[in-house]
Amino acid sequence: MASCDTCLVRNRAICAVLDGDELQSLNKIGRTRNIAAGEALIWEGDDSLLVANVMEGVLKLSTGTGDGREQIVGIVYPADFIGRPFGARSQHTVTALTDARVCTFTRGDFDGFARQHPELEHKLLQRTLTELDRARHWMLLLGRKSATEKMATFLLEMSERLVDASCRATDGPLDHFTLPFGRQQVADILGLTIETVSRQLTRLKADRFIDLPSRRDIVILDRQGLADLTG
Amino acid sequence: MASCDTCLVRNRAICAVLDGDELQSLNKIGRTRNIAAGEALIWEGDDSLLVANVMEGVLKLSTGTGDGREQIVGIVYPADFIGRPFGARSQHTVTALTDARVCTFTRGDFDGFARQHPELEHKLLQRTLTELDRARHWMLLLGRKSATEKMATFLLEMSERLVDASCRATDGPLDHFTLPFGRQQVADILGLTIETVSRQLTRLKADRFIDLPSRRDIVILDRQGLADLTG
DNA sequence: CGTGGCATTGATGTGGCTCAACGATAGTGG
DNA sequence: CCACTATCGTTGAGCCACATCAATGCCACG
Repeated sequence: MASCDTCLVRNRAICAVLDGDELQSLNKIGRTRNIAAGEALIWEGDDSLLVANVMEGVLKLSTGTGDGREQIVGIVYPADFIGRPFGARSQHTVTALTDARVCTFTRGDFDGFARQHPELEHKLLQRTLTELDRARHWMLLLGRKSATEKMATFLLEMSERLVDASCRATDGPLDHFTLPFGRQQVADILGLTIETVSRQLTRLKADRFIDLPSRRDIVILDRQGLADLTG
Repeated sequence: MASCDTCLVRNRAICAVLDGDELQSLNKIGRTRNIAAGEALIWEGDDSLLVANVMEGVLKLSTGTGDGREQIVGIVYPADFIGRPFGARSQHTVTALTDARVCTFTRGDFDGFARQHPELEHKLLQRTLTELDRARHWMLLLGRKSATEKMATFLLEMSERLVDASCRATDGPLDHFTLPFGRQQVADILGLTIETVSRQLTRLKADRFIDLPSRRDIVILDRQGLADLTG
């Protein structure tokens, strides 16, 4: 059974504001669940039956048009919260990019618990406000940036956000990291095609901004140079 | 002095969850402020000194690149909440599109009040979750839709969201409405140029989907036809 | 009756998409 | 361990949607 005592994200997830007793109550209504890479947890348009905390792994939030075009609208890391509490239909699909472990709650259970624990709601509000800032910032990239600017922005953002996901003790951005995405997914994040993503990467490599030791590995050689390309 | 008693959005803004006494306390720390069309209330990167409820008018949230490209990342209507509570820097500029009246609070005052009124925070959380859904949905439009699809989506969305702002008593989407935007602003919402916006509109008019009685007026002639174009 | 700020329209250019082929890598089974 | 195959990524050629550049038109204003 799930135990918050051993939870790796105990101090970073929204549960961090709860004391021992509260945590135990939450523990009772939660269920640990493993998800294989590629497996979906929540589907767009579904009644949002469950919410969850991510303990391990990386997941994507995505929507698509009727004819199969897809846009990734969010990336979820350990300690992040997923799902849509408080009575609304889920607006996007949640899919695991790597094998993942999440701590799930039925929406009803979670809503009830949250209403009785304002501290938890407050934490959730802060997270949601941050996510909203991030989403709006990404709208600038999608609406106004060139392919090169998109790529540079993406690489720098990844080098910052993957810090926690990595095993590094140090702070600060990483100069070497492994993307949890294939090329198609990068394309779906940036609003580009797979070919354009590939060409941009090879060009950035040729120009000595980055190195590409393997399919999913990125080495940042010239961080300032990349920053100058972000637009 | 501001009085919540006569506030037009009393029952729709986040204040709706407050009872008489609470409202009076909130009233004490709030200040009504008039903003002229075109005037900015909050600047990107500023310490977020104030938050506000919109009582009247329409405002935009926007960000831009260093070289002047702009992206509108949100549109704010009466009863909506603006600003970034809880200690973060504001990530976008807030500018009035029409003459507006807002009910402002210093961030510190509001934060304190909110922490003592979980019902208010809950309402704010719900609003923020809805805004996040909306922002993410817009990312699909920016990243993956063609100019025609963008325009059709935009017109239908406006016909729905301007219902409240209009004086109409009826529910349901409007078939005739006045945009609070010029062409440049529509372009900045959709991630297009002003010329493309203009051409798309004239084409939709020529194809009898809409009529354009004046610069900012839109008449929807074929709602289903437009819906078929949204992608 | 100008005058200045939008909006429309046209001509031309180009960044990124499409279509197509090829190459690399990881996984599989002999 | 290696050949085989499926999947993923790269590269190239050509094209098209949208951007850019440049007039011209339309009101609303003084």
